[in-house]
Amino acid sequence: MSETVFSQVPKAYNPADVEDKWYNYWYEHELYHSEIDPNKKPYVIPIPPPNITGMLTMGHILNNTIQDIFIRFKRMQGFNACWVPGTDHASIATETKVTKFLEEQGLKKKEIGREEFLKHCWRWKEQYGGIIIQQLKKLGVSCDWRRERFTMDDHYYYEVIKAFVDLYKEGKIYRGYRMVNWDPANKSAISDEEVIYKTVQGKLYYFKYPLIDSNEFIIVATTRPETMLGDTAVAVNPSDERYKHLIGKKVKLPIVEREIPVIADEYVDKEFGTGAVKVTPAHDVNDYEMGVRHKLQFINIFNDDATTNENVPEWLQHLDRYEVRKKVVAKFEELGLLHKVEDYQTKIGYSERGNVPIEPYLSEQWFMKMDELAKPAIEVVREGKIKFHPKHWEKTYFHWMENIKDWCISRQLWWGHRIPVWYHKQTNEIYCDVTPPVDIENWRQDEDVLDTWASSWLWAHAIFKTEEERKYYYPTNTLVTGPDIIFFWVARMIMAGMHFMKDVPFRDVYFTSIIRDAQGRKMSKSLGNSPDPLEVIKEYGADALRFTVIYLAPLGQDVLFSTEKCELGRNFANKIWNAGRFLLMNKENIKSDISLIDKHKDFADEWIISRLNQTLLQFNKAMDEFEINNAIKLIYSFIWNDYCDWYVEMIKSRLYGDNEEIKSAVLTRAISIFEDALKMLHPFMPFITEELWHLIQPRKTGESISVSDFPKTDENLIKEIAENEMEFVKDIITAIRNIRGEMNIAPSKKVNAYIKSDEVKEHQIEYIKKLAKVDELIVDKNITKPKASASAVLRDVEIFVPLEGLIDLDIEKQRLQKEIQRLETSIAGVEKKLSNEKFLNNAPSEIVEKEKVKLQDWQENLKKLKEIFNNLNRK
RNA sequence: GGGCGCUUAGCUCAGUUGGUUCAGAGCAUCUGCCUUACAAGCAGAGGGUCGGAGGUUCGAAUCCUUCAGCGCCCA
Repeated sequence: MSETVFSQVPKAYNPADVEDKWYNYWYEHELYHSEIDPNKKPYVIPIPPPNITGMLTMGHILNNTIQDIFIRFKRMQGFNACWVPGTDHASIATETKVTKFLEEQGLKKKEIGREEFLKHCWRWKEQYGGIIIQQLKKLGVSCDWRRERFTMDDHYYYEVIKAFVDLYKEGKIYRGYRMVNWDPANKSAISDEEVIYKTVQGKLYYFKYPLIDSNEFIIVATTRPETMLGDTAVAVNPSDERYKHLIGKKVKLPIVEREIPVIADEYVDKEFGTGAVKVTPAHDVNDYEMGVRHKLQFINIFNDDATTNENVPEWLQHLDRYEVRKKVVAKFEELGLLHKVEDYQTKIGYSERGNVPIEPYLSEQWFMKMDELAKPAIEVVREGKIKFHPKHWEKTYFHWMENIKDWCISRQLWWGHRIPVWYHKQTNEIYCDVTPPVDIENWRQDEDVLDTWASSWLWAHAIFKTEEERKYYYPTNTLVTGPDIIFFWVARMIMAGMHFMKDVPFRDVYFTSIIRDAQGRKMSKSLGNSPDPLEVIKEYGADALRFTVIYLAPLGQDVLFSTEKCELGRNFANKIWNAGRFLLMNKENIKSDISLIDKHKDFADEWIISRLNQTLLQFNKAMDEFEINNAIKLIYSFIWNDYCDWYVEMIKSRLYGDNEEIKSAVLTRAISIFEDALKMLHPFMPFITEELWHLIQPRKTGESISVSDFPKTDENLIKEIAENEMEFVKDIITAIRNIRGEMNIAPSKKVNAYIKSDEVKEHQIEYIKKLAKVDELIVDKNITKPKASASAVLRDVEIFVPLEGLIDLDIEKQRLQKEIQRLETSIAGVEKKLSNEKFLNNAPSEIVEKEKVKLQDWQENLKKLKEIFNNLNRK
């Protein structure tokens, strides 16, 4: 590509001009495709596959930005980086969407049948399923697009079925008639993890149940009156004196007129309600257990849509559960058996997808035995073979894993992996295999599909199709995901990895923050507080968005985001842009010559090189420890504070001087450091860094900063002497600037300055003059304070700025007074320390020594300041 | 009920093993500037006794105990 002309580079950075251009460039050159390469170490990230029904959210932005940062960084470090993208078929979500979609066209799922329905699902998937992937590309993600996977691709489908068959044959999958969480909206079972408990203001109903052969009643309290229709016992605590005499007696269940026993069970809480509870074994998990213990009758009173069935009195049949509730309560009142009703706060389980209260429901389902699978998965985290970031999530993980329950994996849906089980039509014999039985006409296949997580738990290895690939790429390296799916996905993936691959699925898990709005509320559609990331990208640029979310997202902390905060990223982008423009501008007149790079170095150069290497050192450390928020702050501060604020300003005098070789050396070095900074920043802001990298030097077609070598850290170039010298000069400049500011000296007006010191060296003077806007600078150890001048004291250096006619004595007094006071309190603190014998005896001697030196320095400073102050008074 | 996390400047948050002005950054505020890379900018300034109490220590934002408030997860 040809040399860029400075005048053609816009004054402000415009991301719209460059982002799509570079994305296409990367895509066309397939820069991020990975193949097995025995000479390179792989670094692999399996993307958490977004749901095909999904649209890009801020959560995706954060999550995928982090993955892109890791993968780009490792790629530049020379790893064979492989980020596998893909999508998830999302059984319930997709089926709901497609069903609705069809209904709008007057088509009913049941009527068109399974096969036809699945065709519609696929069609829908082809049309809309890739949207989120396209949206991700706007973010700049460097995925290996040739490896895009889908959880229902033929190959992946087979893996899921195979896993089922294997586990079935090992006896780890079984079928059982159990109580499950039933989602009446989707008419499907769901797993425990898909139930969300919400606190609701409800009522506690007290019912009188009459005892048989007695005038007595036993009063039971319940939050779900309608389930009394399925009651098969009343239970009390065996130690409850109030009810001891009733145990073993029978009550006649009102409305239903069924005779049911009064039983004693430890489970009953004496404090709850009256201490007596109704027992509905078919519709409550705890009652179910009691039912098993006491061999009670299980009476199911609901259909799969939570309407009543024929097991209730006729006048209450085929009604919605809440309708029945009203009628039951009314009837009790009519019968004089409603003791009382209280307000009661209770927690109700809702279906995550259907958003309706779940119904505990007895049905035939497939379960996976988890305890055996969990054991090795617990071990690998405990042994540190898998590390969580932040670490504290391990506790949550262990707690869940150690109390793990069997997993209900069947779903009464069509879209998904159909359970590979066939029942013999005559004998009911069960056949389970990856291929259907040969005499298929004699068998019928199980109607259900698998829980989506029972497919995505294989993701880390099933994304690789061949043994060779698995050998090379597995275990993957880093998983980046939200802590909300630690059980759903992370834990299960670890179990799957250990079971099927006999090795961990990944080495590190990075749990992202949760993005909230500026008020700290969760982002939600109903609140409308969730910005559309594509709009944000349009307005600020992908780089600015990426920068901003990372800058705002410390590990483990929620992010309070609002669109305007992207100004932070935009401003930074613009700052870098203009630093680049500055270099380009000078390149027009100055030859850059790489052979001169080590010539003509002064302390400013030593300093920036030292800062660069120090930053690289700390940056690498932060990245290794997954502290990307820290890493980005290091770059930000290096580029803005060190490079732009000081270094660029300092090289101007040499750049605008007349020694061509010096000019050339200085510019070459400035460019080289800038390029290293761009590389360091590239994983975070890929577009602008690519653009500038191409602007600053001509590059060949196909070259990209994203596949260039990451700068090597040279610790020998970290020089304390240079950094100290620079700090000294900066302090002098700042002191003079402070005087100028406080005395209201216009920036355009130059002043003179006197520095009483023999430490200021010749080569520092030019910088001080230039950056503090000093006309004449006199440095002399034996100087006396010129009259009508403002003063500053730092270390053993005194600075005077003569301001004849400009000085406001009152302001100057205030300035000095403030400084004197500050010093006096500091000195008092140190004196107190040093007069404490215990401190002198117990503290390490170097600490004591430091305090002593400190005290001496400060006292000297104070003395000087006071002299100046007193002289001011005399005048 | 059990567990986890948080509380530092007006706001959002850094602060690694206790020890150099360690009390910091960004935003916001105030003052002065269109200084030939950048007003999406530059220079300067103000602002917090680190949630409360107690303890350990020569020394605590940092370690311990306890209380309060907020948030999340599990039952």
